[in-house]
Amino acid sequence: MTLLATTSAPADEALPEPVSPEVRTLAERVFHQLQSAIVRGELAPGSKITEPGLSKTYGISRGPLREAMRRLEAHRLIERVPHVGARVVKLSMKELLELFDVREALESMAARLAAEHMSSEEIQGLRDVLALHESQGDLKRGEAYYQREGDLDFHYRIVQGSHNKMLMNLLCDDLYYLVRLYRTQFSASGTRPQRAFVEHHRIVDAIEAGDAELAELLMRRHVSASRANVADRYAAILEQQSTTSSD
Amino acid sequence: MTLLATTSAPADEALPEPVSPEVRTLAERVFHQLQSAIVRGELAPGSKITEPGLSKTYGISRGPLREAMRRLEAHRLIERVPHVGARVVKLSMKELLELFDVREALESMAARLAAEHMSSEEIQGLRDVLALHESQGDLKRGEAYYQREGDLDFHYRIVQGSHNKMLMNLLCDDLYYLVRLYRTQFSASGTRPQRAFVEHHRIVDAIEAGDAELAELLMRRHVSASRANVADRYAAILEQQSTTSSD
DNA sequence: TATTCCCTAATTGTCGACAATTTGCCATGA
DNA sequence: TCATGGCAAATTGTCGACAATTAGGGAATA
Repeated sequence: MTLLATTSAPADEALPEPVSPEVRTLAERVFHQLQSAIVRGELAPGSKITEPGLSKTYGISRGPLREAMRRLEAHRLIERVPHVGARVVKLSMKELLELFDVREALESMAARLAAEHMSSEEIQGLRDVLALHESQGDLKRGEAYYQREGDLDFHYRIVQGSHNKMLMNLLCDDLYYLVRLYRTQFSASGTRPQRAFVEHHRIVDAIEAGDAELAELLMRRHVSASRANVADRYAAILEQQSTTSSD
Repeated sequence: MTLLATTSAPADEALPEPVSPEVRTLAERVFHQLQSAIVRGELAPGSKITEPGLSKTYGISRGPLREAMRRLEAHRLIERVPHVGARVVKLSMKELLELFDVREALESMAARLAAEHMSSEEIQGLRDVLALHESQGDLKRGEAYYQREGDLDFHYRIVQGSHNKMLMNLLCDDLYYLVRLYRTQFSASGTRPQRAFVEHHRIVDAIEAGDAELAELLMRRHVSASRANVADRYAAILEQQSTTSSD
């Protein structure tokens, strides 16, 4: 049937080997498998991962496995200590807020560049993404399961619209995986869906109008508000814990 | 007394061996050596590097060497293609300008955070750096040899003053090496030294006053001006080449 | 009983050899 | 002469084994 269809969108498959990019080598395949396992929470944050263990699990020798682990380390998904071992990264709230600061800086720049360089086709694709979200959002308000990935889809496309490969690498290859890891780690549920919708629309409006300054400002506010939301919810959780527990 | 002297050291040649960070493993040592060699231009940009070749050069087997190369790839200092090989990265002008956009986003954020979080000791250290530059600048105006590293010293300290580890990793561990690579690759000489001096001072003033907004704005302008300067000089070079060459 | 030292087991670091893939060259044919 | 096919050398990918380092437990001693 479909032969060369560009199936670049890795929608939520069941499990069977997403194999999105080139997997021409064992190390690459295991890297993607481990990356997915960590982001999905199948490998618990903070848990120690040992080379012989993974080597048996995935049926490969330690050579390519170490290579995959090096890549995971570079993407900040695991942390290694020489002669000691590696463990899955465990984002603290401090680090999560740091991540939001970096996102705010990079994504506002991305929105600015997107307003300058995005083609009409790319903008149309952006509108399609928003429309899709809206239809799903009508079905299940508040429930942000699809919304989550959709939210990243939106940000993804804007970063790509910046036409800046270095930005794309930093955000899409590194930071967004950390964002997804955080969402599973803290089981972040409903994150102000309707307000985010409105903000997304206004950002696209600014991009379509070619108003780089406004797009940058709105994206900065958007990420900043998301950060504040996370910080507030975390403070609430701490408050609740301190009142219920006898500690 | 069995002295457990590690005889693994392979006949220390008369190499200076900076040994700045922890070099507890062969792979780490070779990584730093290669990193330095690339940034200094000893390995020509675009030149192909082969595993057996480097393996012989550094007297280690291919195992740790591949690990070092993976790290170099993660830091964007080399580019690898599966089953084909690796070559030293060669920054095009387009990529260099992309790098400046990322720097503008991240460093302006760093300046903002530095204005909020920097301690008085750190600010004093910053002033000392500027004073050192000024004294050197008096000796050799225009000659930007010291100034170059000094310039990075300045930016380094501000990033560290942000107290944001993710920012520090991105800028200090990745981007600044690319900046240094660019400076050797394009043999970037005098880059508006006196004006940069003034801008540096004003940035420190804003940080010391705790004016985050101003510090961010000034840093943004500072990087942006640097970017424009590079773009102009490049355009001039292109112009000169097109008039002198018969191509 | 608490502490210290040593020793063993497990894990990581390193090495050399073999298999798979790519690339350039060379012979063959139109 | 040029294109094409296959062959050979080199390089990368993978594997298993050995060496070095760490962490934890147990025995001996104060």
